Amino acid sequence: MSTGTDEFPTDRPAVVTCGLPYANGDLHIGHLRGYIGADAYNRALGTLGQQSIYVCGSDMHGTPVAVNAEQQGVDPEDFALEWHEQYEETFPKFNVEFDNYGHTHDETNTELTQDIVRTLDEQGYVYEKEIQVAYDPDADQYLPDRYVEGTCPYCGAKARGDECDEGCQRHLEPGEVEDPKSTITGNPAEYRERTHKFFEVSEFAEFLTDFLDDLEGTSNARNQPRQWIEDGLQDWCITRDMDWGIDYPGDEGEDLVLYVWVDAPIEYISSTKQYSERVGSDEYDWEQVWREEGDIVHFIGRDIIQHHTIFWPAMLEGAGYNKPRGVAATGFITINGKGLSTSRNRAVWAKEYLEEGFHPDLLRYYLTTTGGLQQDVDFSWDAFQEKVNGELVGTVGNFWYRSLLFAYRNYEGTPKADVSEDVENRINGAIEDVREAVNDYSLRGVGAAATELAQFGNEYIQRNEPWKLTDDDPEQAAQVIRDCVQIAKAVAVLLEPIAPDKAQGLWEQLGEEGEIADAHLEHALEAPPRTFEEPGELFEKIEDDRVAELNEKLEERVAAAADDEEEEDDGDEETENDDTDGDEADDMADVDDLEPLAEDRIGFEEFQDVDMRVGRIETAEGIEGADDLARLEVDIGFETRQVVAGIKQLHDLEELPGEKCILLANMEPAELFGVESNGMILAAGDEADLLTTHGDAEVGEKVQ
RNA sequence: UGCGGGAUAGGAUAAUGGCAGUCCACGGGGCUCAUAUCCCCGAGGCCCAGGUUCGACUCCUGGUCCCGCAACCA
Repeated sequence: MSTGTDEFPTDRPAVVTCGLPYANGDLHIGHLRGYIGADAYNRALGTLGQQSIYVCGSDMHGTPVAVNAEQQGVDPEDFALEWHEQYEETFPKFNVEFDNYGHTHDETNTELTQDIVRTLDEQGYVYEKEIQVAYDPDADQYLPDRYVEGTCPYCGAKARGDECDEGCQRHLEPGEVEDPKSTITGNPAEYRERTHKFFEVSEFAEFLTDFLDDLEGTSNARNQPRQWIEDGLQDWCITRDMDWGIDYPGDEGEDLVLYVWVDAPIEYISSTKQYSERVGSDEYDWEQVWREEGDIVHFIGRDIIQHHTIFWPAMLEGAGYNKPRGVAATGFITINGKGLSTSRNRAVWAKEYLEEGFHPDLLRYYLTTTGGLQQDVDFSWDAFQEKVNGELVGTVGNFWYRSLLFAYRNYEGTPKADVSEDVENRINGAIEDVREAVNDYSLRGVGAAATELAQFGNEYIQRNEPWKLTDDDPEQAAQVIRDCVQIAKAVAVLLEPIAPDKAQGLWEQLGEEGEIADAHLEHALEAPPRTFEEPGELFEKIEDDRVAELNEKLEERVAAAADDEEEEDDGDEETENDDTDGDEADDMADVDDLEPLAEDRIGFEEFQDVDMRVGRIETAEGIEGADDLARLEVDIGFETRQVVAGIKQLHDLEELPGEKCILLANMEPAELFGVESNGMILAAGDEADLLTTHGDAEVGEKVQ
């Protein structure tokens, strides 16, 4: 067993990973938090003397990539590779240094994935099941999961393909739902028999319970899965009817590819293997880490806890691999208190941050030391400025600069003296703090150890006032400055995981050889070189007007995007927390704020495709549990349609029955909160002003 | 609504039943080698209601609100 309970550093090799970036869009600071956090953690392990590497790779498969590639008319592989390359270029710019960065579609991962699946199969953990898969003859494709809806066979309620979410809450196996309809075309779907593969997760309940008892990391990752186990684990369908993905090993699988969540985590192993093959297994042996004994630590977003604490360890156990020692699930990033929204462009993009000319270490410091790992962290340029100016410029930078400058001016470097015992003890205390923080998975603790030591340095130099001693008591002055130079060096060593480039800067100012990244915590107590050059200022203040400018830019952009959106229907799986609750109060209805007129003209025939009818609202009632949704029944002459509209809070529902309205009748049906919506009520503006007719148009007449 | 996490000063964060502490920001004063650091003083807080207890931020019950996941502004 690899997951010892002994503390870091251990004598085993370690591997740190972060959640795979999904090759489907630009990176923003929400993503960066995870990559930077894991990078800092890996570096911190290194300073403890732990042998540790940091690996990752791009997640290339899955439906969203396939769909988006198709929309752009390109090959999914090319599509994903383009993003992959962009990520590879971006990470070093934030001092995120992977020892290996691969992708899930490369040969290593393809082979290893098939190998692991084959093993699971051989071990008897995979079984085949003939399932009825819904098939849309018009769209000529199979309809997995939520691409189908129908009636629950148990309770008769409306149900999605995978769950009776409205009625009895039962998990539905593919093929169970009755009267299936395609959510793509709205047409009745037919069932076709398909053989799919299932992984027996249910066999691992006991193992997983024990696994969780030993698991380290954040509390959310350790506790949340227990409930899922108690509720009963479902076997996991690990194949999909798609072309894009890794083929199921062997002949039988023909058209089936593995579900993206099977091959994605295996990239952790593949990437380790690639590193191992590059440096040689004498230096780092991937098989030792993953199969014999090693310390595996995953940094992930909290949205994918289930994959890393249930499916993943079950797969590893089943295939005879080592399990993770720690899973650190980070919270999300909000911006000015509101959720990130990529569709609303409420985000600070990685590229944008760099274009503003800020040093990456400033963001690293902000993201790792603001709030605990599992907490959601708010980003604002104001808070960014406060942290940079207060802690990095005021405390750390100022102490570094004043100490080294004083030393340079009076001693041309490090004064000849031994470090005093008090200072040595204080530095040792800080080293111990780092060790504890790493074992607590607290990056904030790592950062705090460094800044608190710098703060001690400021107090120390202030208390001893060497500037008053140079004439009266030169020996004592030299002693104090000797201590301060040592503290400065120690701060650099301690800060390196968080701010590697800035720490390297101080390292060089001290005239140290080599890379501070290779230094261990013990080096914090070793004497710096006797002489060094005049120091420079390593941190720069961020001025108020700069922050005002940044805030303005962000606000403008969010406002502009708020109007542009709606255009795109970005499928279902837009990951991250694309919360769109932005309906607050941007009520200035300037012409500038209006959505620009569409440039593309459509022909009459296309217009004819839109079937809008005059309708009369028969009933209107709020949908329980939904903030804004109302269920309406609308008479459109031929029939009465049930539609769901987001108007609950904007209209007095009791007054709606009897009102005429315009209904888009051939809207694709959808299910919202378990209620089928079969049409779309037209409304304008933020207040959902309902469109209607004012003359004698009859119910059921077509709008044209 | 189900599940999980949470609520401590303007913001962030400690305190496992014993005087609610720390950092930033704020007001006043002092020092000053330095990118205004450090020191002193001040103002300001336990979500609400019950209960257990000599004593509750802490334990129990109920409620409110926030954040995720499952399902949303068709």
